[in-house]
Amino acid sequence: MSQIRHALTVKREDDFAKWYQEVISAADMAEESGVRGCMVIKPWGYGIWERIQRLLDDRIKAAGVQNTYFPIFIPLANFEREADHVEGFAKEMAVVTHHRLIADGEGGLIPDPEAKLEEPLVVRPTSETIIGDAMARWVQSWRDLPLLLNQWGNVVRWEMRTRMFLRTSEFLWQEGHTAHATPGDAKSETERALEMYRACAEEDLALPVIAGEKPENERFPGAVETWSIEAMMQDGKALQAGTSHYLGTNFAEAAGIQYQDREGTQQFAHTTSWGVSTRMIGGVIMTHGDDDGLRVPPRIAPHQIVILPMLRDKPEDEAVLSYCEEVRASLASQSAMGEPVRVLLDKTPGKASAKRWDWVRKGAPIILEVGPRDMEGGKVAMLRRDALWNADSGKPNMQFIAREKFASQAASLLEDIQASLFAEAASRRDANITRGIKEWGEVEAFYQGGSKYPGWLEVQWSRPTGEALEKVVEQLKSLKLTFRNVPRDAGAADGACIFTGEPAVERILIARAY
RNA sequence: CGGGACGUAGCGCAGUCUGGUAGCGCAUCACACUGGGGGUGUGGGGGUCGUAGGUUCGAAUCCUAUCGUCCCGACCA
Repeated sequence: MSQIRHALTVKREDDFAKWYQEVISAADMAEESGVRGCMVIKPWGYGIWERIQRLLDDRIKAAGVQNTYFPIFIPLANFEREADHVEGFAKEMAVVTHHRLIADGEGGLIPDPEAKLEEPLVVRPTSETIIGDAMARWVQSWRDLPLLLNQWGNVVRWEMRTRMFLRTSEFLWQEGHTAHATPGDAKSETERALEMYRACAEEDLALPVIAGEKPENERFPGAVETWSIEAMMQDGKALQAGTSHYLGTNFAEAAGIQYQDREGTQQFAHTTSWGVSTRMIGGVIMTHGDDDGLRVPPRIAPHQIVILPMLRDKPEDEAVLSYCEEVRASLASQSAMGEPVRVLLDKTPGKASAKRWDWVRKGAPIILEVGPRDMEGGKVAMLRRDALWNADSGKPNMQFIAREKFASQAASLLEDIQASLFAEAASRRDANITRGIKEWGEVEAFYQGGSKYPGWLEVQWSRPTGEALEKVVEQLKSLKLTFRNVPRDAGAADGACIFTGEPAVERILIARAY
């Protein structure tokens, strides 16, 4: 019996946190920048983000939302208008106080005391306030509504503890901001955005998610309702992968977003905001990664098929290369999942067998290796990243296929890989949500039971608020647990609240979380 | 921000306690042999030891400060 020699040095089950970091460096996705909490996103990581951007941007535009760009610097006063918003963000703000540097006389530079800003600018942690200002100018009449805007950009939040992709001080995201005439319209938009995120996560990133409403204590500062999609990582922890907020008139009142209705009366608009970020990439890693590195779902893979020619510094190399080029061209002319197939002929120097492992770690969905004898036989040697190993031999499960046959199957193979990554994650997720817990004692037993990756619980509760809720949150915290959301499609409650014993009103998910 | 650990070649580490020519493995480069799959051999290249001060004849090693990273906690849209 052969021993499989994995491409990574750390296994998931040995040290999940260390494994996560190794995937990022081994797949060459990102690296530390030397600036606290900030990372350099390298081509493979950024390429994945560009794919997510492209696919999500299409969905955003299909909903009639238009892209805009607002400044990264926001006047401090904007933040002071909405009390909860201030409260929520004040502690993690980067603040610009000077506009010039001056020599300190010791060879260094310091902010010029003469160049102090009268009003400090904050680096945006989110753009509700500055977009709200614009909306107040742009909205006059009911005819101006709904106003549907989106922005792709970066934001900064001075986090205490950072982890690459999952929580960085600076991150890339998309933030939608909309204004509507009625609460109903705004809530519909909140739901639409949430559903858009669900579809993007599940169909594009192959991340099974649970869409639902956040409880009061998990709301966005200033929001009336916060909804999220929650994904389960391989260690059983939850990752909030996207949020959508119904803001009521809170921000409209703070910024003065008012319109005249058909009767000529001044009304406050109802606004929403919704966003997903580069955090999703962390979710892809922790959902689809394995002990050989990343596995990128084909829809978001910068290269779906990588062709590695086996070159030997001999005259016959040229023929192999042109054969590979023919294979590349025939694949690139095809479509898979509604887009041209993305194929890379990797001509970088080096042995194909060694380069293979780089692409395995990066997680290219299909790797083709082509040597002189493949060429003679009109074949290609194919590896599926999602089914890398032959369990019997302990070696990579290389399949030799006639090139025409592979070409005719390529699109459906990619679809198949996309589907199987989703199915694998979905069945793991489903197997790790436990229902039917009736008492708090069972919750304690469940999470103290020694299971390394205990997963989630769905429990019934009476939705306490205020102090009663705080008490429950503290109770959860003692087990490092948090509320995730009240799933949109969870069944109706039919029992007692596990916290208060009162009749339950809904079902809510409990988990450890990133 | 509190507690702990750490920073030495691209990656992983030893050396630090007890100051005295900066090392090992992998990777990389050259050449040769290989050639249906992470090959072998021989020979090279690469580091002002995170940064800045200090102590000393001499500092990776001792002291101080600072920046960054990881783990635990607090915080977290």
